[in-house]
Amino acid sequence: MLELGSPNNKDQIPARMSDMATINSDQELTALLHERGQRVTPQRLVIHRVLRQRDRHLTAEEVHEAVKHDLPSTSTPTVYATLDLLADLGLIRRVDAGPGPALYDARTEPHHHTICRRCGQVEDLNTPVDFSALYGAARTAGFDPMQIDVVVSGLCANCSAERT
Amino acid sequence: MLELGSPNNKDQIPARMSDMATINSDQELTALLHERGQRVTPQRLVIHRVLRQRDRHLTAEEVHEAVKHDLPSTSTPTVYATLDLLADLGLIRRVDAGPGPALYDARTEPHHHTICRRCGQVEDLNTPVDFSALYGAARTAGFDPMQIDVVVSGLCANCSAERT
DNA sequence: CTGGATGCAAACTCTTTGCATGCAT
DNA sequence: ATGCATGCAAAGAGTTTGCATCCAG
Repeated sequence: MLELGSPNNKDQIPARMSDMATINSDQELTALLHERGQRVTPQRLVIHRVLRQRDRHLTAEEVHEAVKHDLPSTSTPTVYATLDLLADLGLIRRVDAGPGPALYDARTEPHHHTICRRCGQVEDLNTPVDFSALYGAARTAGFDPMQIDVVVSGLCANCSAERT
Repeated sequence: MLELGSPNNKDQIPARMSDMATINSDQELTALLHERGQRVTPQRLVIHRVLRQRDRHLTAEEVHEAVKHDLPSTSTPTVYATLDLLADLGLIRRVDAGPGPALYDARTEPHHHTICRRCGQVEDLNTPVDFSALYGAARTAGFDPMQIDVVVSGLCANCSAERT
């Protein structure tokens, strides 16, 4: 326990920042998986399709529910493994926004998130932010940055109003 | 299950951004807890002291271990409840950096974090970033921002080297 | 004294593992 | 044919809950 740090010790090579790709069809996904030496399975296609078709951020469990509609035998470990794979390949983003389950998002273009501390609601923020100094500082420290995640936490409009 | 969003449904009123305070002694913490109508207990003092005295980010379990040295009977739920309380009061920061346990940090002044995707190591980045546009966008959406967390994920110097 | 804080044990949520089978290449 | 992906069941990590006792105000 407390094995400090083994969040991703698969031998999967994570995506470079430049690998971030927006996928809009099963064909594109198929091509990309092949390019990266990954197998194309019905589960992978359906899971990515679910994320493309929904416009909100989904938990692994929500993905699982939706996927079972098309592919009823799909298992929980497959959903997690596939979400991990797609995130490592840069084809989806994993959003860690505080307590509770991780969220997954097919929008790979840079954007940020707000999370409400009371109700947990997560929303997108599309405002661009200049991170060049931050990337520079990371690289100076020998760190090879792949992705940057910004979470603005606070109170959403509803919860803010309820609080008087 | 999947009760979408109840990360913090205590009636604790979260800190305003301006409430962020750097505490350097038990006296200061005592005064601040009193000011905010909170009780001062030995557990709360020791838990905050542990976070002040260590220079890295600590998990709840690491805090618990350290606290037991001074206050052997301290329980796990108390550690979690106290870390939550201190974070809600703006006296410590909770850092959610991907999978694995949450980290807690006595440094409340704005700073950012890098997390290595392979080994999970978390480090500080002190480079300032201009978030005014982001805050503006959040407020325009009716969101009341309290804190902003930036996580740069990628490969740390060691893991980057090992990968060839 | 009185309500919030604590300790204990157990439950709960989210995610991963081990192993046998199946299917993409 | 080969070996990675899948499904199943079970275990694991991290955190929370319920309830009785305790102590700060």
